[in-house]
Amino acid sequence: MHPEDDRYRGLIGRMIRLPVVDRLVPIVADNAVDQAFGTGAVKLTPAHDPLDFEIARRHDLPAIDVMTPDARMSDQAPERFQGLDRFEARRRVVAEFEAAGLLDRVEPHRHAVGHCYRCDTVVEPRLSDQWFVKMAPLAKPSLEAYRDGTLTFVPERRGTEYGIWMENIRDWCISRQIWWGHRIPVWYCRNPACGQTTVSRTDLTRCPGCGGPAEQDEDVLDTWFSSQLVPFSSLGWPDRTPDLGRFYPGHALVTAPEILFFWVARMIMSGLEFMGAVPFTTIYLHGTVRDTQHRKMSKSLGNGIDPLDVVERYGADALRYTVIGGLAVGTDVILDPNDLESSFATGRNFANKVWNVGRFILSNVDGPVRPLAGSAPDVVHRNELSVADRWIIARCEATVREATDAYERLRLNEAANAVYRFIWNDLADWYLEAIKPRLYGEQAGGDVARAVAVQTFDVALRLLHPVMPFITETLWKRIPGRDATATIMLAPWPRPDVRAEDPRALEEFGAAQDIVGAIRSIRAEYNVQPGQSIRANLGRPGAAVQAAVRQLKPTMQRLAKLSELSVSETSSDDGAAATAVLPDGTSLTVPLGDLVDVAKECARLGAEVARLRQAITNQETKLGNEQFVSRAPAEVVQREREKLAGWRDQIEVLAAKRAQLGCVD
RNA sequence: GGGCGAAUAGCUCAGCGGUUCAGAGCGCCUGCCUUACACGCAGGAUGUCGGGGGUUCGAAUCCCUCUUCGCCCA
Repeated sequence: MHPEDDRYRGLIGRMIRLPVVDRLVPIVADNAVDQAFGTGAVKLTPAHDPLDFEIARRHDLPAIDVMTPDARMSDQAPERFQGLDRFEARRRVVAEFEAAGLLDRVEPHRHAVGHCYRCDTVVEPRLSDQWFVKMAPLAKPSLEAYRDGTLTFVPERRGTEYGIWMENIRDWCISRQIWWGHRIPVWYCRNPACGQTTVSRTDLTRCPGCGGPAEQDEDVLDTWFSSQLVPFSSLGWPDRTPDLGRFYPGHALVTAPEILFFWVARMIMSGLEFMGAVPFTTIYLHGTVRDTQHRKMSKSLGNGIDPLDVVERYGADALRYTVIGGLAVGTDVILDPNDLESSFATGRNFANKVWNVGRFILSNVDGPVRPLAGSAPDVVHRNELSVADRWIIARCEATVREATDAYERLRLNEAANAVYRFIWNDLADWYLEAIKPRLYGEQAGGDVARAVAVQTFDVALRLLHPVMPFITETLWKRIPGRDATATIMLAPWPRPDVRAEDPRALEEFGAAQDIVGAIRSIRAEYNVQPGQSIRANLGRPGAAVQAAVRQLKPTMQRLAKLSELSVSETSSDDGAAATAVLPDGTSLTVPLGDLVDVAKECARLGAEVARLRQAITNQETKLGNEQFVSRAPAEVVQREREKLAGWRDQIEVLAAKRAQLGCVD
């Protein structure tokens, strides 16, 4: 009974006679009883239920095993039941209750008794002798290794789980009632007068105590018991082999989070116990590939994706990029088994892109390119580099830092995405487009462009190689001048080089990108035919814009399809023109003659003005707040002030243009 | 029952100790077969960052709570 159940308070401590068995049973009070369930009174079968067993131990009750190993009634059951199958015995108990007038009613009830996962046979809980490993002494140093920072978990929260588990460590039952595995190395003397239990490294037939017959425990060891030894048993332990000395301890363990306790924690405990050192210091617990319902993929559910099928259709690199790029630390990857096409589109498209970038670059070089660094006589000098060259080199440098840092922190998705952005958005979209005239011999400096393109691509391939090994290796081998036996697998990892940093090139090329983008946007807005050239004027250009015009004018004209790109000191011209304003306040006007619909242009600029006005109002409120100005860091306040000034410049340009067009509203 | 976590564009998700973070891929819309790529190029639309409360000059981002969902263990 529950100790606070008023209905039964008076009965606690008394005895009750158990029908059918005719045995006297004590009535005890225990918090584990659920008062709300049924009558609130529950019979205990300590030998046949784990919870009952716990309660029985608290109240010092005997545990009576009424079954035999083959689930028949044992000699602990009343004689007329002995030898009966469990199901038949239950039927007879019910019948006897009924006959005696003791049966009130029968109700269906769902419970959680284990079933064999192969044959679905009900597995009866039954008391038996099992062996346990005392865990507290093993857990102590293992917990310490986490607390003192020896162990690092990725993601961090797994460390928290590890710590909690170690703190609440429970003894480990290592006996398994299955037919395969390592037998428990324990022998029992069959001589009743002796009965000695012997643990031995070598097999016994005789009891060392009395010389009587000895039999080994029927059970086998939990598989994790031997698995926990893998970090050193695989290297020859218990012998002190050269491999063991060389490779233990390791560095990082990469595995699935669901075996953090089963396996990882136990490898750490056994490593500290037997080797005196943790087997690894970093534990990377990766995500799981799941279906759109977040279910783990499995054969029985039929929701699996066969990786070989994906490899067949899109290639191994596409598969790898998709999974790695989508696996942020601590998250799972959701893929739709019914739509491989869109699930793997990202990786497939990128693999195709990398291949084509490589094809394009390689088809435009006919021999080894000039080195960008070193002491060779044909080394490219810094003053030979264009702004575009310096820009892509600086972007490449930034990508080396970003990707390397991400790899080191095991942020594999960030590393993969950084290289993706570099290859696609910087190299392919801008740099290769910018240098085409030089590659085609229409402009000077083709050899330098080739040198820069090949060498930044080479770096990108090496950064990408861990994620997409096949395409990167194939392309890398084809770079002219490569030794026949060279492999990217042995190529040095790209190292950051501060000399490649170039904030000015980033700013100036960035200005050119802004200009081209603004013009393309206007072209699309006014449905200017792709083949038609137009003019554009930059008014009151900022310093970076001026530099861009000076050095990148032909590039901008080509990428934006401009017949002319002029600069004027005023912010707008008189003709009917579409207008945009660059982030630095430079005005951009595109005279489109009849194409310009004044009403449409007014609306377009009006929307932009409204957006800026809202931003300016918010910013003025923020900067008008004395708390903000006085409490926020000075540089933050300064930055916010500059932002406001920039927006005011922009809105001024647009407002002036609207006035000139005679916009009303 | 115990523990951990997630809710951000139509979908799948980034945003890793607060002030250019409202982003990416896929999908969608418009125009392009521009001799590396149509698995492409250019442009574009879409979110009161699950609800409520709190801390703060300021929160998708920190705290509390509710709802829903998931994972591991028992």
